[in-house]
Amino acid sequence: MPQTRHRTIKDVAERAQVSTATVSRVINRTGNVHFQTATRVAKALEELGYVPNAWARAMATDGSDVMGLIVPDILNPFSTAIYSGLNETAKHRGLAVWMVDSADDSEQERQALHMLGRYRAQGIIITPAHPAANLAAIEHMRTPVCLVDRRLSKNLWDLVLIDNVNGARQAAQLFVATGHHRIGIIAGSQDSTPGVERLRGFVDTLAEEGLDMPPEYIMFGDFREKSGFTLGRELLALDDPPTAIFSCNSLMTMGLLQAIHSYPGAMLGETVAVIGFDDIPISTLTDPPLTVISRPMKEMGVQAAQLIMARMEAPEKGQETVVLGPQLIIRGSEKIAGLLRWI
Amino acid sequence: MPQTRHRTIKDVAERAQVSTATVSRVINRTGNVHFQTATRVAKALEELGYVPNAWARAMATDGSDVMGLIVPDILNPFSTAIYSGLNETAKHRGLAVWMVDSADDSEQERQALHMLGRYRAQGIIITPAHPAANLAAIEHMRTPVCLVDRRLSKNLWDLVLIDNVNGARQAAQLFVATGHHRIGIIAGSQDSTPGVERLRGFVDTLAEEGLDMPPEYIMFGDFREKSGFTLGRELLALDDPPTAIFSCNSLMTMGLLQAIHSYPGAMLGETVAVIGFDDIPISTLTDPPLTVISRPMKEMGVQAAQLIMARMEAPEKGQETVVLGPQLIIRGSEKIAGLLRWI
DNA sequence: GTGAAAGCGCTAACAC
DNA sequence: GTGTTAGCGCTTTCAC
Repeated sequence: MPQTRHRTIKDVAERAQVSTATVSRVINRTGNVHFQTATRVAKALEELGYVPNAWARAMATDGSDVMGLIVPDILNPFSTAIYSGLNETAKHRGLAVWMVDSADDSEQERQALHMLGRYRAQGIIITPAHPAANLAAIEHMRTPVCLVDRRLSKNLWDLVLIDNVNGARQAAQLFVATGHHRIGIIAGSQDSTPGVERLRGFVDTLAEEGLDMPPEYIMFGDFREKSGFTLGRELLALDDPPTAIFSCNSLMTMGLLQAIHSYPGAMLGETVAVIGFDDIPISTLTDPPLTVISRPMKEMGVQAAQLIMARMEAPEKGQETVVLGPQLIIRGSEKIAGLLRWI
Repeated sequence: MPQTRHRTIKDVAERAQVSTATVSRVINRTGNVHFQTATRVAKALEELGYVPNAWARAMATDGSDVMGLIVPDILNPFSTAIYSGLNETAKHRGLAVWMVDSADDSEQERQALHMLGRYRAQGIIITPAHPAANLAAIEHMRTPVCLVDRRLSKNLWDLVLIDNVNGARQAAQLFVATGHHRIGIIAGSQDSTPGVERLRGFVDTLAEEGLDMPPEYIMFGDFREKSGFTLGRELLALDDPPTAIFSCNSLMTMGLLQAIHSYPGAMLGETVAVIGFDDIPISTLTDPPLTVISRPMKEMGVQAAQLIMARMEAPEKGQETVVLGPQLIIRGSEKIAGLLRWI
């Protein structure tokens, strides 16, 4: 690493024998500069290895090109998929996305919001950890905010959502159509909208189909792998275990599969069927392969980028909500071998 | 979103009837301020919802608190695991980590380096896309650089590495000890150090054990899932297919497993054994569960953070290399059922 | 077509 | 203890 300091526009100006204003004009292609001066400046820029200072620029123009993204778990592919879509779209507008992990924790989320505030992010995309915990902090952001995947208890911000009810409905209908009668669910946290909606969509649909779920078939998890495992085992251990289980997110599905795999006498596709919410890398590797409700995750990032960029241009326009549809991917795990006999 | 502008230190000063210097002192707890003035300032700070401007501060102090991380694939858990370790460690020093994706592409990597340069990152941790492509750009960085997982063709920077040779060696030895004679490998890109080292460690060890690998057992992949799949099928299609395959990274292992799964007559643990480099979520779900060479990924991030923070304090100290040891996790997939008969 | 100078928000001497 | 002031690196009037 060279020990020289960063070059400034002033260094360049001196070397090119012009004023700093002219250098600035050359760099930003703003205003007219004589061809010869321009090349002289360009040469100096090059020779000194000038790298513009983004902060100084932002200070002078009162606007950064930072876009903030706050995710509940950076290790979850869902987060990086959103980042991916967001980043690609934002890049076209010269914006750089800064992703921060809240660890699904309100306190860390608060810190993340502050950090992005300090850096004067031009917009913030967030999957809130809690529907109300940081309401005030978000409300006081001096910048557009767009919520992804989860609502807040106030409906003040642009929103990109998945139709969870519809997704759960499709899962329920497929189980019924396949011939299952004893159907269980491993639900997610009931203080998050997706958790509530997926459960409701599933239970309501079964009710419409004339199947009332006994309470012991409804397990309340927390969207973590561990709870999928534990609750999966509890379901399998029932005197009269369900023949089909709907797992409300991918981590819990992983846990559930482990539970089935390790439980004496239980076997995927033989004694128990599974549909999971969210596609996972292993879904084609299980036997039978996993039927899932899949979300267009990257597209959610793209939509969020568009909503927030639209709002950057028209801060006062009405709140918008984009709801994307989930897609049922049938691969086989919704069935079990002996099912037809029992109908 | 409130339409008011961000409050400045000047707004606060006016409201608290003090000078901006005093406000600054209160905010940064530098210098002495009378208790009463301090509370008056604190009150104004609170009432105005003041949020410090990180750029202005950085400009005045000539030092940001941004630490850059450039990863080859943000969707790869390896990247986020490194981020995780890095972030936790950096946070203690008041540094915020900004992760940027290079898509393992030299041009995008160049852009990422420039971006972090413009934002005056205090340090850059990078897994370079190519051993030489951006050498000049990295050399001209005015900030400490630390390489993770891959070397560059010049040895000028701090380094956090995994002992790939040793990892591959352990895999080879386990295969031999298990009784395999026909052993294949799906190698990674040969223009990356890990790709070369893992192949060499594996081949050399087998040679030491008196097992020379026929050329058709050595497949050259590119670290992507697709190549694991394709090359896996090619290995299985050989007249005399290997009974054991070493896959050089997790994505190719996923592909390989798919290949085995879908190939007529092939079966994990029955006709073919597998060891993979890097642990993956599904490793306990396959049947038999997957034996892998595991890397302490998060620890690599921690080490990188420490190296770079040490260098921030002593830019001139000698180059340091940290080599972390991989760990063999034996779960069963290194064996096949009929093997003992053939010894 | 080009330069001088003010100002963005903040910190850090330096006075008092 | 507190205020005044000179920058930090850049953009942007406003002159010429």
